[in-house]
Amino acid sequence: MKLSKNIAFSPLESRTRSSDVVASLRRSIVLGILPPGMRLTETTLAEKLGVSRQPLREAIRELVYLGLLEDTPYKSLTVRKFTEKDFVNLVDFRINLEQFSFQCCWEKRTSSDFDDLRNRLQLLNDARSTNDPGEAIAREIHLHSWSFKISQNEFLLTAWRRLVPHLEYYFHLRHSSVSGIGPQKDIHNEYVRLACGNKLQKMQNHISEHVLAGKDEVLELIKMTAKE
Amino acid sequence: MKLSKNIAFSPLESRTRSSDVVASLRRSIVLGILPPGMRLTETTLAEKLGVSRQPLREAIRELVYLGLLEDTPYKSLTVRKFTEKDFVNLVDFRINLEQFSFQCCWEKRTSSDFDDLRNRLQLLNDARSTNDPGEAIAREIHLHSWSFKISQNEFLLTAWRRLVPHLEYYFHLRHSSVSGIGPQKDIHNEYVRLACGNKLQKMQNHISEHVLAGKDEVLELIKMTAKE
DNA sequence: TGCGATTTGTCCGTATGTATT
DNA sequence: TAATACATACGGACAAATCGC
Repeated sequence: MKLSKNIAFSPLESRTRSSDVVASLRRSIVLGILPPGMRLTETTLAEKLGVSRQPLREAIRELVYLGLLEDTPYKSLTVRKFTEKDFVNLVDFRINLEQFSFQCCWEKRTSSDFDDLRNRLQLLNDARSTNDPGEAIAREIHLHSWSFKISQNEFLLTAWRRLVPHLEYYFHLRHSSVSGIGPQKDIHNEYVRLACGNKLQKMQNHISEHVLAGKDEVLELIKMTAKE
Repeated sequence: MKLSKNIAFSPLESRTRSSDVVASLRRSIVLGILPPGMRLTETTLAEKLGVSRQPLREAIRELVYLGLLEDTPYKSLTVRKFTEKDFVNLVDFRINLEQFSFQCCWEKRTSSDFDDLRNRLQLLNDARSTNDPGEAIAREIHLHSWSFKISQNEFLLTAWRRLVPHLEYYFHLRHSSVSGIGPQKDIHNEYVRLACGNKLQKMQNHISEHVLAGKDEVLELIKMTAKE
């Protein structure tokens, strides 16, 4: 059930060991299977993954770039620790990026883009109804990636991609909580409605509210997990 | 005269072959020594640089993430081509980032931060008077990195770092042109003055003007070089 | 302070996989 | 289709740096 691959990323990416390792480790970190702060040693990691050190080291580079691993030469390689401050920084920056993204894409939107967006919403709702949290999260991010795609600004898109694994991390955190309220269906309906509308300012305001809505909930979770 | 290292980057970074290769190739690309679109083959490149393939491949990965190299697995590795559109995207996004950066750092600024900023301006002016274009460019970027440092937002800082080599590229392009007007001393004086002031809105407006001032000039250069 | 033990960084030879001719 | 060039990957080896005693 690896549909997320086809949705969130370009399917024409040719596979290498290195990219497989990236996908595997990335998933493990985002899901919390590899706990934050855990030290990793190359040799044992290579053994467990069944790859040699060369592609593994390249994968590590990529994960360091994504901010999922921390690496200090000759010393240590650890799973990135996420603090409360990191989360606040993430939320703040994410709002800024997404608002800017809509500013960039606003005049470029076409009717086929609107169809695309509504389809992404449909995919999200489908995943929600099948009770597959991982898939729902992937599709929620896919929905939010829409404006970045339309903006056609490579620098903006790259910055967004850098945020995605961290968003996934916090989305999973939110979902694994007992409360598990999460964003309501209606919220994304409103998001799409405004994104297809003609009031840029309203869209941008909605983004602030939309993102900040989930902020406090996750913030509580982080404080709790930090105490343990 | 490699002062730029000490200024623009953290000096406590332990050196590896890989990081040396990154620095070397990055410099070559930014200065245009390796022309855009040029195809590179690993083996010959490793030979020329005097390193084995392993650290070279890691360096390549990093340069790909920086957007200086383009790599399609099993096919080709080429020096990134910069189009007119890329430049416009860069300028737009850079304005957004720097404005947001000041918004983030505004309340965090201390008097020692102001001293730091004024020092960066002094360093820039020193380099200007000694007619060392490379050094002046490094210090100009260092000046503009100030707000990102103060903001203490890792995601924002990472996004900025991703832009830096591209800014360097265009700054060098601008400097190598016949006109070579470049930004005047006064402009950065005004920049620093407003950055140390208490009118955030004015600062943000200034950033737009400041950045856009150099836009058209470089845009002309790109059109010219594209025709050749 | 110095000395092993461990891990990382690097190199080399070779084999396999992929794209292009 | 085969041949070629090159990227990718493996395994073994050693040097360099770090850490703990």
